Amino acid sequence: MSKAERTKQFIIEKSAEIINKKGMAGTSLSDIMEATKLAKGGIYGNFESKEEICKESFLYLRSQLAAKLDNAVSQGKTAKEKLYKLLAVYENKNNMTDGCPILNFGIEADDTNPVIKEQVKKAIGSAQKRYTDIIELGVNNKELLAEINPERFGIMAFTMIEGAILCRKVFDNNDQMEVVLEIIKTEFERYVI
Amino acid sequence: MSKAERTKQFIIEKSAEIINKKGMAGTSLSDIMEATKLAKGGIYGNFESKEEICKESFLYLRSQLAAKLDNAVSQGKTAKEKLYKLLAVYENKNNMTDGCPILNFGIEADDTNPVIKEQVKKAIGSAQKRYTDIIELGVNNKELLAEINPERFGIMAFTMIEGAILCRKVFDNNDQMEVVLEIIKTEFERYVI
DNA sequence: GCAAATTTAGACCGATCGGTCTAAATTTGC
DNA sequence: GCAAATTTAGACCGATCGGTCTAAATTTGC
Repeated sequence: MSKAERTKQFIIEKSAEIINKKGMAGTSLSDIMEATKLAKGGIYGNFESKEEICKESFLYLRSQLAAKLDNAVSQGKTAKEKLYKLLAVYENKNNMTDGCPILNFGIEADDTNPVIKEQVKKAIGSAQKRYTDIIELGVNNKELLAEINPERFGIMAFTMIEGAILCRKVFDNNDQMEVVLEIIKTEFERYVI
Repeated sequence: MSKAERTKQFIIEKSAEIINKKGMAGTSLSDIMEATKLAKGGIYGNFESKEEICKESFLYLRSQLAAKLDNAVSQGKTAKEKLYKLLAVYENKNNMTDGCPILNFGIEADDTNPVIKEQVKKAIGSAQKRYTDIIELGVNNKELLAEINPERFGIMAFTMIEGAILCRKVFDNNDQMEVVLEIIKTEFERYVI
């Protein structure tokens, strides 16, 4: 990795954290300069615009989160274990302290930034696919009754967790998230053979 | 209502729409000037800062939405009718075209604006209370089994709908919202006597 | 309908915005 | 270790930001 590539990655990592917190419009170049301790030249030598930094920051956060969730799923062997490992990521307050990037970027981009909106679309798709894959595994494994609807389950789990992340951020506690995770588990259990 | 009060209200209504779309940081005073056709003086004679305009805009959107939802609930007589009327508001794509203000302002305010964050807290509280009130009515009416947990139902419905609003905005369609509303209804039906 | 009070236009303010450019500093490859 | 290539600092740019202030326009109350 060349110096420039390392610097670029460093700028993305530092920026991603700020942008995930303060939003794209709410983050200025001087915020990024301060966080990276780089001058304008050091930043614009590696990116052509603030917009590009925002986009790369989202892609970075998205892939970090996906890796963490995929890793959690891979820890389990059965569908039930995989689902529970996946949900445990949201149970831990230390994960995603600044909220979910899908939610943060999605809400800001929907009316203002079609490029990022498109990326958020993909991110939601793969987040939901993680659930449907688990359910389909469970059905194939004969762990779950075939009448369970994988897409429906994925939509239920994803939307409820995103709503619970909003509540977590606004109330500064995990109470509603815990209720939501419990509901998802209960719904899953209804189909366990 | 004095001229100033009318102008103030007019500014709030015009600003609320823009801010709900573009966000607080993403909306500039020149956006507001353009939408209201007022000059700086006309705006700052009625508000002391952009921040105040943002706060008033949120309060306006929140009360508009609450009135619409409360009205829907009041159309039903039984708990079931009330719930279905309430959910129907979300089924109609024309309602809340710019997304839910709780979601839009909540996500932006959580890390940046404690005053609005506090208002969002209250808004979530009363949104969830709308569901618990309906469920409690149903239990008292003997429409619903007493074992239903009203708070849990409220959290489930609220979080899932907020998540579905995110999906609606990102995908530009109502597909996931429809699935979510169906899930909420099915869950309700499980407790109908 | 007119005087007093209120409201608004718009010139003006300093600060900051995102972005450019050149010269200096650093890294790279041999 | 040195020359060439790459990367970075930071002065500088015009545009725009949120906000102030005064004089003109409008509304209000009698």
